[in-house]
Amino acid sequence: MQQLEQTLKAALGAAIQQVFGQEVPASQLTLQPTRKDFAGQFTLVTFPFTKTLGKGPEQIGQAIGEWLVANTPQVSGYNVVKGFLNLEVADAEWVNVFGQLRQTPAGTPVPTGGPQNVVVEYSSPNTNKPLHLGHLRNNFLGYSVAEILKATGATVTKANLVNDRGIHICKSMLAYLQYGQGETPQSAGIKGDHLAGKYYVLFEKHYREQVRQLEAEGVLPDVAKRQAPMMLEAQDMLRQWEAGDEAVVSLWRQMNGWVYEGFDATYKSIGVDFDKYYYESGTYLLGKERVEEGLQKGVFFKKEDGSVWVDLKEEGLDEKLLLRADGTSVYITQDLGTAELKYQDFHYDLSVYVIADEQNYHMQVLKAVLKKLGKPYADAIYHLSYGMVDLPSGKMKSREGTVVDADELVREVVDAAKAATLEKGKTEGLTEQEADQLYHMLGLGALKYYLLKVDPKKRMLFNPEESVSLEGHTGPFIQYSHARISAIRRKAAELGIAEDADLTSITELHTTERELVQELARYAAVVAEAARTQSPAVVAQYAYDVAKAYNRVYTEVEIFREADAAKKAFRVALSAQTAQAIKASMGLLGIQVPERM
RNA sequence: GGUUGCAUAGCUCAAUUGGAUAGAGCAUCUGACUACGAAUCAGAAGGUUUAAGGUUCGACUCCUUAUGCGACCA
Repeated sequence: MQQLEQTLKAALGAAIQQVFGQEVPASQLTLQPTRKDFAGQFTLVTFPFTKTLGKGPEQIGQAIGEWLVANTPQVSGYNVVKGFLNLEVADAEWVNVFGQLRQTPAGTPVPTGGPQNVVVEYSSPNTNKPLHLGHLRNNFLGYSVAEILKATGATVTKANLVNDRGIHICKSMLAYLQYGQGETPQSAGIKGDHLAGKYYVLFEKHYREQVRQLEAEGVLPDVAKRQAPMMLEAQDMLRQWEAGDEAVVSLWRQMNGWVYEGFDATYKSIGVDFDKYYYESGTYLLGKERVEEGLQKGVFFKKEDGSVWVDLKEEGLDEKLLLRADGTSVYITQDLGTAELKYQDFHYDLSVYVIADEQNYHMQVLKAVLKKLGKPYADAIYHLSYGMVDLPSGKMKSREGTVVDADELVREVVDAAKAATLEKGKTEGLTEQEADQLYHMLGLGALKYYLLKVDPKKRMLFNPEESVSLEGHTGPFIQYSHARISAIRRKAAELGIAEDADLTSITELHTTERELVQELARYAAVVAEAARTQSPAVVAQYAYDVAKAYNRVYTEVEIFREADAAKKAFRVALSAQTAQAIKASMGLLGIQVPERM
């Protein structure tokens, strides 16, 4: 397709040169797909040329169209509507495009000239709670963006920065010491991350009770919040941790260990993975060194109380705290350390942070601070800022208990897929284990597609019923289309019809076939676009368009009942390429596709 | 208070980055299985793109202002 477009653009340039005697830079010759209601496949907008060529838009279109039909074999016809010149490309040429497509099927790397060495950091959980719906959007986005960048030929490292230290985990630890009675994930029969979450909730409950009591005794609300005994104890515990207190550190190790087991199970279940783990407990000290470096270089300053700040007013930001007066670190301190470590490890030319848009300011600060420090890698940092997920009832709030748990949600979508498959699936012959894998594949396909089809930058609404839907613009619709094609290919194999059909005798196509070929030919452009904008939504839309186009072919033309053997073989080949495009693009989303369902 | 993002069919989302009559899905209504898989396909209906100005051959897209919702910084 790119070749065809190049040819057409060159021809357009030549046409203008010949007819009007003027040079038009190739960059101004942009072709766009012709709208469905008009004949043709490529459209040139002629309005922009009226000034330089001194003619009306229709006249220009007519003249160029006429010249092209006469002089360019690929152009079989044209029509002009106002300032739009629609070019019709002969079916034989589209068959040609299909032939080229088979040489580099969907899934072969698409070089774009973009970054070659990339780190994508995503997931990045806190260790005091299990993962929830918001993390799922993050995980699916991060995994998918990494795969998309890989598809452009880049070397990509998936990194997970675990927030394993700080006051939050101390809260869970404290509540566990007070109420846990030696409970373990094994003894309680719950996943480790959920166990830690249970004690975090317990902490909050008892802490709030203490605050309420203090307030009842006449203490002012902010003071009560700061001076409630449990809060003081948690802070004390954090200091002990920083001091390396053995009992505290060993409890910390134990509870985090449980949490990691739980996370691993969830990651495995949702099909995401990491090449490298970072732990904030291992980077915050390095961050403190960077702060010291900034002080020495004179780009940071110390206030009277001993706290360290950076002035970012010139960058349009504000003054920002980098180290507390007592010398303990804040979020940004450890982020400075992690950024440094990542660069030492990978020397990336692009470092993506998949983080919700509530941290836009924080990420601007991080980048600005690294620039102040003169770090060469500052410019390579890119914040993939995604919108938060809302529920029909509004925002997710842990205090109101409206947080959607990831493990539970996965269970629900898999159950829904199972119920639907038992009702209308074609799964006879599958072992029980294969069937379970299928339900998992379909349930997760529904969930992932639902979360990925929306532009990452935009806030989105999570509707539980729609997320398990299998019809319309959904993952299972696309998975179904693949399973359907698989059935075709099985039958073709039985009949001994090869998938590498000879195309020489194919000179005309059904409209739906031509449209499908056009879709298939877009794959490389779609991958490039998705990589450029770091948007899996682009790929999601493409997979849907391909499936939709195939389903139209499927109802409009016959495959095995076709009398013409060459056409029959062509349609089998077309089916095989479609399956490949669906599998490859869904793969970029982290969604698997079944052979039957 | 300061900074910033968003607003498109009843609902959830698109719109090739300034191009034609703004497109899909869900929901509603109507058709298509004795067939290669109906988790499908075809069709109907649904819009003053929050409002008012501006820029130009052309604006959902860019610029003002207003309204509403959100986030962040104290």
